[in-house]
Amino acid sequence: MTYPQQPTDNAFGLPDAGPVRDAAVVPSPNLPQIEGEVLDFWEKDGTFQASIDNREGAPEWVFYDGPPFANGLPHYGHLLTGYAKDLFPRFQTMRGKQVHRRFGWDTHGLPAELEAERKLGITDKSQIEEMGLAAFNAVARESVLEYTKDWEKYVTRQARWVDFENDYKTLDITYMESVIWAFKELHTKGLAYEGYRVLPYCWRDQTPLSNHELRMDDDVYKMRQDQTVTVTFPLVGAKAETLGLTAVRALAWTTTPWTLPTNLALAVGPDIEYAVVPAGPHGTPDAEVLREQAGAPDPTTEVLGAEYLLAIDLVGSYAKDLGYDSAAEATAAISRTVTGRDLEGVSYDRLFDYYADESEWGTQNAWRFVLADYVTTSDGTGIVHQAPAYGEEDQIVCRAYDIPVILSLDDGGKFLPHVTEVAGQLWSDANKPLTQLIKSQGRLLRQASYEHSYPHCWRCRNPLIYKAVSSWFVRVTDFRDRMVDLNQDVTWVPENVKDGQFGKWIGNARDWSISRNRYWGSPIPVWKSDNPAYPRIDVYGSLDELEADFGVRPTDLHRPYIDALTRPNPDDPTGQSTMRRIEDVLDVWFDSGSMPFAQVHYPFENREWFDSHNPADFIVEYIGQTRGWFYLLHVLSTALFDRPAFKNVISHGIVLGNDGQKMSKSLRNYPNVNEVFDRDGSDAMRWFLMSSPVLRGGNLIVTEEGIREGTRQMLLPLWSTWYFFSLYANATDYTATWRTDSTDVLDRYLLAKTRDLIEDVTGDLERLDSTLAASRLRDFADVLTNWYVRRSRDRFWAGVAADGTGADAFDTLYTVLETVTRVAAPLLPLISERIWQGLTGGRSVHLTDWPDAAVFPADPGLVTAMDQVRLVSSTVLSLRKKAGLRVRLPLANLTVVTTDTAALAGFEGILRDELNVKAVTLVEQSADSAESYGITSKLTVNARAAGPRLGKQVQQVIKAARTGDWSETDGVVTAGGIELATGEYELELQAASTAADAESVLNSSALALLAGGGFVLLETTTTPELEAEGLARDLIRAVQDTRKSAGFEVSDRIRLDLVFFADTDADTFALAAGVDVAGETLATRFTAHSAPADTAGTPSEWLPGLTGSIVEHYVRFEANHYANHGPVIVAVARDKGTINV
RNA sequence: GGGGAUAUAGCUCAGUUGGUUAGAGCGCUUCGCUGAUAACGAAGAGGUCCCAGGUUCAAAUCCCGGUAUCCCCA
Repeated sequence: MTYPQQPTDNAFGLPDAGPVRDAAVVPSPNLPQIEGEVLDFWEKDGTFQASIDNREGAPEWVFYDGPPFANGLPHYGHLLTGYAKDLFPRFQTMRGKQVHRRFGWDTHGLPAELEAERKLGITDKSQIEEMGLAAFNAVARESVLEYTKDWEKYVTRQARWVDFENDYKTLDITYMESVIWAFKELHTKGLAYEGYRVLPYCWRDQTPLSNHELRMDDDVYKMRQDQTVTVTFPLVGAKAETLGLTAVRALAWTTTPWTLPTNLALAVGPDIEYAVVPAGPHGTPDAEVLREQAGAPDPTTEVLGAEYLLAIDLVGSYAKDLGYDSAAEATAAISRTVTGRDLEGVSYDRLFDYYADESEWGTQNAWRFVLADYVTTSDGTGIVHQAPAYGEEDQIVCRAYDIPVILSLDDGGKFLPHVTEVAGQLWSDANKPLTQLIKSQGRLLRQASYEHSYPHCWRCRNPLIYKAVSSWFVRVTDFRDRMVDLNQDVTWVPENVKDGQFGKWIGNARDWSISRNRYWGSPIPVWKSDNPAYPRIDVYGSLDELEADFGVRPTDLHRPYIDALTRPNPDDPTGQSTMRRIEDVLDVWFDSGSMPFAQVHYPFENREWFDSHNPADFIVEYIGQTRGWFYLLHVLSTALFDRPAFKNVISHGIVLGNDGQKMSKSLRNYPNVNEVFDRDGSDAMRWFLMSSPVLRGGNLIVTEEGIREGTRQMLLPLWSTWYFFSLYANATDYTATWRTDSTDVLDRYLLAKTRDLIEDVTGDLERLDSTLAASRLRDFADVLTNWYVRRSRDRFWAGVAADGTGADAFDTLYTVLETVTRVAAPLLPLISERIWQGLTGGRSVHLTDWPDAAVFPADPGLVTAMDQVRLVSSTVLSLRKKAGLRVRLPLANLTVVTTDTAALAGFEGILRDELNVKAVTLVEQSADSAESYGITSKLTVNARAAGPRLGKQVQQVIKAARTGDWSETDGVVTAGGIELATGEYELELQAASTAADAESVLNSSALALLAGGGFVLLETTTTPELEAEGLARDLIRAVQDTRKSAGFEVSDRIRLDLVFFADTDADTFALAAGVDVAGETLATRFTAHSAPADTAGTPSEWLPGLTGSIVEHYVRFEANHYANHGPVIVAVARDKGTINV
């Protein structure tokens, strides 16, 4: 036995490969079991490490691992990314690059804290503070590493090569030191600042909530009824004067009257049109109050004098309040309009004077109109009241106009003393008195109630407010344009993400709020004086700096240890104040974005390494990371190093359950990962995921059927070919040679196809397109098994003679299989490893170089011709079907009429054999050859060419062409009365449309057109001799089936007896003397009998008597099972004497 | 509430600068072939190209409006 080959040398110091590689190749492999054996081999052999050591000194291909968060088990999304993280590095390694792969663990953040809370059975931040941060963080630390072993198991099982030993964790002190270095660097560059951020806030629990917490429960959002007010703001100042809008009252609507004391601006949409409307005949509520106050000397003037400003679209809905009977009247009364853009900067009369002192409050830019794109006219007045402390949009818009954030509430949601009228009142209780106050000042136009969905605290069920909290920011807006520039140097897969999802996102980037009021994370390294009278801020970027100032070198940068570092404020001569760290920790994305340098403790160590390993050549994550990891990598890399963090990136789509919905544990709408591994194997799953469009950004529905599909269309055909090769190579005891110079047409065809495959797949994988690479492999496997192997069976059956005759087929198939397993190695690392090892006896396919296409012959002519042969074959098979002529029935002649018969000249033999015809005639197609066979022409209008010239008439021409209303005279085609120019039409052949037509012309032949031009004629008349041969072939089939059902080996020699029950069958069979039934079926003795007159009893009783020897197995084929008219019995027995010689 | 994406056969998806008869794989039905195969080949059935409007000689494709689903941010 020559295959599978055993390891040929022990130069690698290989451990004993064990019995696994000794075993014969089996026809039906247990793929998961083989995978397990290969994984064991890799582990013992140290193949992964060898694949890296092998490339020492070679150019590197830098890969960054996006760190997963490991306090849960991996799911399909992780597996998908993991396969991509393995596939391309494997490919590049074979291409000659060195690819290091460090595993990373993301360990900080809210999920870890929530898990710790769950473990501790607590739900509240106050409980954490009670138990102490040290204890709490210890639980969090434990929870994030709880599943690392499971992760390693899964990652190993999926055949992902990655270095777990030399991993990195974001909780390592080295990692965290790099992180605080990055923060300090940003601060030094003026890119980190302290500001406000508006967050959902629970005034009872006195804590901001994360967005995540707003989705904690379904009943977080509840319907709630609130008072809404529409307030007037009279315009004042020079700009109002210029626009002629002095004293016009702008209307603003709000659902939160309690925020009106902190109104600091009014926002209008730049492109919204605003109308000035005078008060109507019925008067207005605000004017009423003013009139009463003034003692109403002349009511008419007051009423008619007032004018109001609001979006023109909303005038109608305020008609009543403005003193009109109807919307139409109010609209008709519009005196003039102005666009939002013109209003920018116009001042107005503020409602309250609490913050009038500019020097104290910084309100010199307040109480003006500002522009905001988010303003709509779908409700309200189109003029939006701005309280920057209590609305996120408000805060962002006002910051752009340098309007300060001013808080009017304390941490408990109660009004501060300076808001005198409602001081000490809870925000919600202040709505009423404030509304009364506004009304009494003549500034209230409308009051209404409003029902809306409103968020509530998931813990205490009280309504939340949005409130500005102090936060640190990265000034992303400062270097946003640079980020856009640098993104141009990045290659995105799929392409459109670059300027689409990602490009737009960074183009509109806002400043990044990086502080979190939490516990388990990297600390913000900012120390502040605790006495505002002696302000001082220190920022630290290293352990050395901390040690220098605080006298101790921290061994853990986590809270609470880092918070324990305090020192007297050097700027305080009294010595009373203390420098204390601000309590916040960094957004966990700051950790993730720091990964390129923090994983190597840059800049404290590995400075040179980092400079040569950044940006990365390749990263991959799911598309959502355009706002996550991809984004923060890009932000930090741009800000810190002014270069992108990665050169090539795949942003793949998401995986969905079998119902098209998100994968859900409770719905069980996706296959169990371990079951798939155990039943189908990792390569099948890898193939399914990597061949799907998901890496091009599409979504993917994961189904068991889909995974098995890959097994069927790629893994099994590949294995079967390997089995086929080993079977026959062993049978003829031949060890194949790697060579590409066979002259046999099928060999050359396959070799040329292999060359194309290598070229194509190389390009695909270089472009990170595994979808296309997989489809090329799939197509190749089809050619390999369903054409090459099938057509070459006889050559393999013949074996290799002592003089080397017959070696071409074996050498070629060996060479191609060896090459294809290398091409498939990144996509099917386990199974291709086993096949390659069995073929070569080598150590590992993953230690080989990527195949070189140039070694294989290029022969486009041959490939085209063979593809034409395959086309002729399938066309003729369909003709046979139509004519009811089974393939085993030989036919006399096939005529192929094409324009290039020379190209097909070498393939008559293949066509004769494949199509079971006695002769193949090649006829060069001429001008009238079609006509002579009754083939007509069909006119097809090329609308693209004719359309522009003919315009409307082209439709008429198309119609005429379809109905046959056209003619050709002297080469000029006229359709529907219109002459067509060359190129505006095509004439194609068309078979006679009815069977009657066909018969009258063709008599005894069937005709079919070939897709690319030309046609074939199959002679359909049979002769008794042909019928006889057909029957003989049927009987060979019957014998083979009998052998199979008897359980004989392929090579067993047999004694064969046929028993005919019908004389006609016996007579017909006798006519087919030329068919070697015995030879085809390996029968050493063969006799045909007529059934005895007495066939009572079972055949097993009378058969031995008839055949004169033991019958091991027989099968009775009923009449018409094949072309037999009466029953036929096939009786077989192994001829042991012969086989043992 | 905002931003983005998707919608084509029972399922998963292609569909080029618009070109008139919209394809593939899987699944289904029928027939054929097969001593490597858990396969393969041929044929057939299967379509409101999400809906509605517009541009055009011509729309699955371009434009506008809706609907549904998904993603991200609130």
